[in-house]
Amino acid sequence: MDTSTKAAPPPRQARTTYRHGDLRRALLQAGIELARAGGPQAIVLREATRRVGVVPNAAYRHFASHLELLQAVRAYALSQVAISMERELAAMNTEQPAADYARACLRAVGLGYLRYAQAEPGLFKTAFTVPDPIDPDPPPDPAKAGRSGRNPFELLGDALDQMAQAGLLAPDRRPGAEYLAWSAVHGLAYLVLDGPLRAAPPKLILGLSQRLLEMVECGLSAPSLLARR
Amino acid sequence: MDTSTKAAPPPRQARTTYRHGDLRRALLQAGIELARAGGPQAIVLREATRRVGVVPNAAYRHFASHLELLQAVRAYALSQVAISMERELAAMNTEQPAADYARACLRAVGLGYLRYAQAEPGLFKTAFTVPDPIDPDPPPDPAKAGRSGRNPFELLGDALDQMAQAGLLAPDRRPGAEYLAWSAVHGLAYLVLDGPLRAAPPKLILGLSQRLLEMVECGLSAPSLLARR
DNA sequence: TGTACATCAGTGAACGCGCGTTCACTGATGTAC
DNA sequence: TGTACATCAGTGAACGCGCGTTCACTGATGTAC
Repeated sequence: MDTSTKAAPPPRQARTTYRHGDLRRALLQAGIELARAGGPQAIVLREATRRVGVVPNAAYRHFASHLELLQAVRAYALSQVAISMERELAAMNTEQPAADYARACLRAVGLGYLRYAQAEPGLFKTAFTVPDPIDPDPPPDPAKAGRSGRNPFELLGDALDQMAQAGLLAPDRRPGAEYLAWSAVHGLAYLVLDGPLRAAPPKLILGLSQRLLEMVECGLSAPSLLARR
Repeated sequence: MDTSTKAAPPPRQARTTYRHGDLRRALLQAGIELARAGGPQAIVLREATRRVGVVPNAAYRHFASHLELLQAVRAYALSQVAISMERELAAMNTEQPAADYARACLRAVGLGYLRYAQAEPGLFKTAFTVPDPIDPDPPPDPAKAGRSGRNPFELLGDALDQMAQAGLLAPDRRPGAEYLAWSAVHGLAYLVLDGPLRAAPPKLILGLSQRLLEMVECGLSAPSLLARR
């Protein structure tokens, strides 16, 4: 058909048009697939161009550097975490006393986080792994928001606000409580993804998730119940 | 002086003897320094040999592969975590009621973990980062023990056993409780080392550590206090 | 409606880098006689 | 006490790898006249 067709030694995808048309989106999608399969380390610029069927340097029309591609994938992954949280929130029973509702919100948020970690380990790691501890401090976190327009951190904050309003969290304990709750769920995600629970059966993991969320809920609410001082 | 002296273009350390004498230990030490400064990624076999003043392949007399060196450094880092925990345990007041003592043990163990994470972030990450999620499953964890002969996980288990004996932890809640407590402290270590608390002042971090340990303690002890069901 | 032209998305080739690892070697050390 | 020899720790040179990134280019597209 086309006399200008050259046999491409690298397995580059065939393309009929000279221009790609939507290369940025395609590269981002390829980056997402790479991250999904292998975490942030697997986001390799050359591999993304290979999958899209384009020469490596073509990527530089759309991303200034490898880091910029990585951050774009990361923003996507973060938004997916938020969406997973929202999914749990949406499935909640809204017909219950305020206190129960607030506690259920906190658990839903945590469960959404943990479920996403299990469902998409590669993307989860990409969302929460900073590539170089030194370099990307200047562009810290766009922290993309999900469907509701809130990012994971904000969704957690909302749940804690409700806990405080329902009287389940002393007002002076509210500031910083995000980090306590976040620590717990993130730590369990680590144990499951890269730690000693890597090979644990999903049943066990779900049970531990429930107990962990219970611990957080009680531990935040009853700070001085047992501390007889 | 020595006519056989060649100008070495790489900045290899001078050495008077032909044999090194203690190369394995020296390479391990160099690997530890690399990890200390830059985490597991920084453990580069060639760089370790460079620092020791030896040709790259000389390392293969003492380590079968790069991975083996990494695992040796990892074992060292794990033992240091255990030692940090033991240091907190040793500093405890032993003259107190059993229940208070048990709770203090749990906090000491957690604090030792968090203190080490802050004091030696590179080694801490090396201890708890598995290089490749697939490959090193067969040789899981030698999990080196510290001064007392117990590794971090065992020290945590001991503390939880004391909690159970003191009646602060229902016996049916004891199994798996390690993972709940570990999740919390590991998550906070992540937030501090690689997460949004990277730039937080040490004062704030210490405060959050205290509150987190309190949350764990209460959350483990009072599982059903607030769950009115 | 047709033509000239500027734009800029994608091409082709190449770079320097440092890594882990392999091979055949050499020569200091320590042991057996 | 002196000598021959085996061992094996460290040498020297090289490998293939794939990466991110740069350069000067080319040719399809869409716009201005």
